[in-house]
Amino acid sequence: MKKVVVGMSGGVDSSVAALLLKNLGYDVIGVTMQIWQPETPERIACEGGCCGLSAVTDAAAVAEVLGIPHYVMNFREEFKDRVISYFTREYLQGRTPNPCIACNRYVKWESLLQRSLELGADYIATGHYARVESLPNGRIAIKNAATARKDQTYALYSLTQDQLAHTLFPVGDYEKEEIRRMALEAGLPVANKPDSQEICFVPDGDYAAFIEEECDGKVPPAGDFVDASGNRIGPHKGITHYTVGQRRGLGIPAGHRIFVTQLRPETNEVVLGEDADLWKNDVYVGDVSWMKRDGITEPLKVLAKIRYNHKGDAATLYPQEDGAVLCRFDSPVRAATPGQACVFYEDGYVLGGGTILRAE
RNA sequence: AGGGCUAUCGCCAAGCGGUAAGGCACAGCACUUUGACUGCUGCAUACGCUGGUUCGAAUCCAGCUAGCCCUG
Repeated sequence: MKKVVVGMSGGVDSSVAALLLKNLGYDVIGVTMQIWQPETPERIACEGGCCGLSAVTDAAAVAEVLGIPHYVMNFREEFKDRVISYFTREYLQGRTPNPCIACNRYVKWESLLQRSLELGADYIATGHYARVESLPNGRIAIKNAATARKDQTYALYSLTQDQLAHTLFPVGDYEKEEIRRMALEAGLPVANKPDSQEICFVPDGDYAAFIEEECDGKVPPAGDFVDASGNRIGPHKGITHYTVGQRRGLGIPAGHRIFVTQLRPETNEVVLGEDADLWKNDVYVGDVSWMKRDGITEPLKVLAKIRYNHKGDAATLYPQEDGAVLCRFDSPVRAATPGQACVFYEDGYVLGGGTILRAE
């Protein structure tokens, strides 16, 4: 009997993942990761986030119903090192991080996987909407979830072959509605729990304030909004408050909508411009991970996503000398943002992906 | 201190005697396991001030105040 550790967040998806695996005959162990320490009662009370605090009690309740053991593992150190510090560091440098990807990559598929294997588990499983398949070429790759609407493959592009060999995504074949229905039929207490959202460690959504707290107030100071020509347009609150493509919160009554087109940490300037200025064809991607193939040496047609909620657009990949990849979209894409991930898909499988360096 | 012009929501701006458009900004909500984008809703009992004309004025008249321009 194969043993599998299910990362249980206390949400519907991971709960049903455990349910499905149990019904499939696996020896299921539920594990809830403790990853961040809430500091205020308000935060404890907040239910948002894939890792909210209601996580432990909800997950335990589900495990109880399923009749599986449930443990809580402390990953606060790892989370702080690999997610929170990365998150703040990126913003301080004028980039826009994706903490969920870092959490998956380092906390779930490094720390959790490692400890699970040490426990004698053969696999770890999560409630992600994605599928894992072994391909004829000997590679293992993540395949699009059955329901495009909930597809979460974007956030999992960096998993290695070894990690994938020990990974199960039980809910990837189902629609969200089916998952909720199964939860309901199985009598799981979290069947109607709302979907998670926002950054789990910033429940109030004010990430800029979070960064300031984390850095003890040592954040980039207020500076100037400038136009493409360098003319001063007005004052900004500090570079960490902005991201490329952002419109709201600028406070500049230009008469028409204007957007952040670039962050310049060197000069502490935030460049503002028109929506048209945000559409670019060429996206340079670094720190590339390969999945469906072990790399490319020739240009390759793919479908690429530049953000979590991007359905994907046709593009051609051009390998660069330094290991980076030029992802040239057939049609311009809006606000490709440094720090965000660009994920490549081939025939519905994750080909690979990396971090956006710049767009031109 | 002569002449002229303008004063409407935080910014811009419709209105020209009949009971305050719109855009931007801002706020809330929705969407969303990242940041964004987007969508929806809200946002001047009030038109520089004081009087007057009128059934009725932001719209006409007078004075005042402020700003701008020209002349000195």
